[in-house]
Amino acid sequence: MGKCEQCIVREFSAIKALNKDELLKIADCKTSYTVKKGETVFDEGDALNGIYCIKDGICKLSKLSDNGKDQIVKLVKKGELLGQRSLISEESTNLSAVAVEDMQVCFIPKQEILQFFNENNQFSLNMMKSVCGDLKDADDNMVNLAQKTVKQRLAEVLIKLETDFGKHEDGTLKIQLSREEIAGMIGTATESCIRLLSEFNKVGWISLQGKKITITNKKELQRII
Amino acid sequence: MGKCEQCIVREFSAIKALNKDELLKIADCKTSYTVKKGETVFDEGDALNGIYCIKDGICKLSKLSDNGKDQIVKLVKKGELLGQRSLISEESTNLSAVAVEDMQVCFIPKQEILQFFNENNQFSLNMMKSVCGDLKDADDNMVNLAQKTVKQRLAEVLIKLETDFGKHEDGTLKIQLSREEIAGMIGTATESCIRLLSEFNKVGWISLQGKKITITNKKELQRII
DNA sequence: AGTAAAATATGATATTTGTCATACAATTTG
DNA sequence: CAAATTGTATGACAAATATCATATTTTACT
Repeated sequence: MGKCEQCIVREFSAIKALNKDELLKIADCKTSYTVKKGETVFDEGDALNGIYCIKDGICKLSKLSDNGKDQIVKLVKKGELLGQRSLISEESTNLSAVAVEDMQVCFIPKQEILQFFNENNQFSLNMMKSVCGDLKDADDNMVNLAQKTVKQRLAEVLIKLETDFGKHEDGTLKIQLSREEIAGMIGTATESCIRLLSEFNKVGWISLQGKKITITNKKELQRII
Repeated sequence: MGKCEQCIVREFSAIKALNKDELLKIADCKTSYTVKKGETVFDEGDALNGIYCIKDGICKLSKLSDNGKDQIVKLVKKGELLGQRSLISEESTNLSAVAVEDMQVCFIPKQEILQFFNENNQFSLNMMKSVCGDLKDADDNMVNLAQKTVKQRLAEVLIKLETDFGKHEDGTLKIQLSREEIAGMIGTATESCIRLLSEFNKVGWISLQGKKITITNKKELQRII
């Protein structure tokens, strides 16, 4: 079993507030495993018995709408936690978590986390900050979805993907999403998303090679936002 | 100066976790005042030095979009707190708060709240739960904005206004919003909102008397959601 | 009360976006 | 490797929604 003390992502979440003893406690009760791309960590409506710490990989938090489309609420990456909201609210999850890339996750049982809430104020405060950050993002997203055009939202998402997940040496975005997933992020039909990507490609703002996307004119993308 | 111990809304927020002594401390440092309908509690970008407890009235949390329209993110009512996110994140506010009805609010300075975070775990936990509730609502809202039609969103908002704020004996909704504000909640143009309200009125799902709205066929409204 | 200003209402029209159909490319599977 | 499935692309069209124009009504103000 891996030692949490030496885990690289230890510093990236509320967990950074835990001391050596507390980390040892987690190491002792956690279960680590792998989630392959496309596999589900948890489903909308599942009752979770703990939270997940993402050691590696990326997953999407999404919600199935009545019209059968999956709206992506957030992309969660290495170092972040999954399932806090559900644990804190003592409710089933309202979102499902599906791997967008192969992931390594550690599951930490509920009772441990709750104990830290009681014993470690900084941990609680960190967790609060993280949820508050999510809330701010969600509010911003709401305004974008309500007030901006699909084109603007696509431009914004492309830039966000570059800043959040980086690009390879050849300039292509590191994160690879299907057209359907991109559509799910900006809240539009897959065809509309494809059409706009083609358009951006034609006017030279991005370049497309299969799933690989390169932003070639960030300024123009930013201008239309 | 009013005693927090005897305040009716004491039980409605994270504050319910505070004991007598803690309530006395708040009572001692808080400032109470009135905010008239249409007046601003705080503006987007303001740095807050504490949080507001709403003793009476309702306010809207909104964000101004680039296109000049105000998107309403949440309606906050009696008993709830304002400004927690900003305080916890140690950031300026990302939303402005404007009274939709005359309000009575109490301002509680930052340092008091931070002290409670350190000394009263239940208070922290309650606050976390409240923020998590907001996050869940925001996520749900995002999906609605992204995947539902304006008509569906209007029907949903009308029902939500009835359940959240109640109706008078004559059946009219207690909360009165302008058409522009309703449009701001569902994320559409004011004219579109007015048009759909007229339509709902014509088919007998609601009835309109000026600003007063009565839901006359809840079932049909629920059916189209 | 009378006037100005703001909010509500409605029509005409333009724009955006979704849907359906179909083609082609890429990937998976046996 | 071939067949089948899935993802991407594009056109044609329909539907939803925004915008602009203009009444009409309500509210605010001196």
